[in-house]
Amino acid sequence: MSVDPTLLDDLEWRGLLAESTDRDALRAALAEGSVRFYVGFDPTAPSLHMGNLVQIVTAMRLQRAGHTPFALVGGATGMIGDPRDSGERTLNSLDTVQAWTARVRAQIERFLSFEGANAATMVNNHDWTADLSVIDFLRDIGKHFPVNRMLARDTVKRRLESGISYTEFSYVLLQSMDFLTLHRRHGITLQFGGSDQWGNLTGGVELIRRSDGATAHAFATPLITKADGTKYGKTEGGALWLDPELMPPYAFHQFWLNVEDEKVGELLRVFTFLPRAEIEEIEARHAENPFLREAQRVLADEVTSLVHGADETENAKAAAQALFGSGDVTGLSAATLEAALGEAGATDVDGSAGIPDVVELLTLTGLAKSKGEARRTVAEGGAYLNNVRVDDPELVPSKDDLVAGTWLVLRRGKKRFAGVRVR
RNA sequence: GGCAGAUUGCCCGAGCGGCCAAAGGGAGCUGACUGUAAAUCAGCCGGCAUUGCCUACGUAGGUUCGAAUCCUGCAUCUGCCA
Repeated sequence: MSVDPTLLDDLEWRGLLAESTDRDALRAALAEGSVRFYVGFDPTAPSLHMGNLVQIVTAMRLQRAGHTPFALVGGATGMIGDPRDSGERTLNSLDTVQAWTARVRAQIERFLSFEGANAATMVNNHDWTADLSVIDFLRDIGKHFPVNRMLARDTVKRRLESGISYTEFSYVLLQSMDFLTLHRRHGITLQFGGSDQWGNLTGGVELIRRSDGATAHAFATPLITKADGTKYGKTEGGALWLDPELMPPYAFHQFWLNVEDEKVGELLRVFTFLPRAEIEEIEARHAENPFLREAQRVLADEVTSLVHGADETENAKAAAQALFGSGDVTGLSAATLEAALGEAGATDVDGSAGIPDVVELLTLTGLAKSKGEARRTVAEGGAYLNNVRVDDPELVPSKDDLVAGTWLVLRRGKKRFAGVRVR
């Protein structure tokens, strides 16, 4: 299997190597032939999110360059939970973890190729931990982990104040054991993960060295944050989910379209497969005419296509065009509205007993969480019916307000739309 | 097992027995300005209802005309001791 010699340079240019073990050794290994690598995903939620997407896309890059991916789903580690700054996790039940494991696994499978000389393999660390005895674990694994070193790890250090259970403290041993196991079983010599995983990654590298005297590599991808350094994904739904049930493709597309100018270049490099020259051209044009938002458009289209497919991307774009396009929605056809509002979110209302008032409609569509909030929104001037501001919270739309005979287009604020289909 | 301290709204954090739906900050929402960008400025930010009512300050009780504020049991966390 021949490998792409430019891979590492490309990863570096894209800013994907936030940290790594011996860079030269890694470069040499990647040049030599198809490297078997692994990346793990813990089922801590019913879906993967933007943070995981960095790993997925990076795995795809490695595979496309000729290396051989092993995607690990943490059926075991998901039962434990890695330590994080926000504090001790609540343990999830076995049923929950198993259900999420299946979902996460299915999500990952869509992104990797399972054919050819460097076909991907799915593994689950539950397979080699379930029957492990505590004695073996402590003798074979635990013996290689000096507690003083474990205590020095950043996340642990920060947690020492607020408290950390032995369970989470031990997490690094499990992940390190995964690397060792995969190294022995499949000859895997490279693991990567998010930069918050750096301690876990090096833990495995070190375990392999201490235990088997072998060399393994690891690198960490950067944490993707907003321009001000805070986390992305504090929007309505919480995280930026990849599952269309948790975050519709339209909303997903909108997210990327609304990314800050300062970050769009970085995001293009991290999340798209566009070649360097093309990204640099887009960035140059964007710097020239930022208001055209070309970079955001390309980014949104590329990433949405990757995650949800070309059809969904077209739907999302068409919906946005209809709703944001001219500002006047009253001229739109029923078919267009059906499609656009279906993407943005549509609610059916029985109009036979009269159409509800604006406050009621805002609540029904979910644009406002409560009637109080809906009332407030109207008072603040943030409520719109068919893109016209509404001042009266008790306004009842008339039959004449129905666009194409059935639709009401509600909007809250600048960009949150919802449709009401009056039956 | 013992002793001491903590537990407040999405998060952090203040809170004298009445003036506490609870200071302040962050997050979030809306408006203005813009490019469905950022920054900035302003307002909002438990629920229901047209004065008012209900639910909330770990949990269960108690004292009191009245408790987030006092007392007791329980739970959890932190520290010290064994």
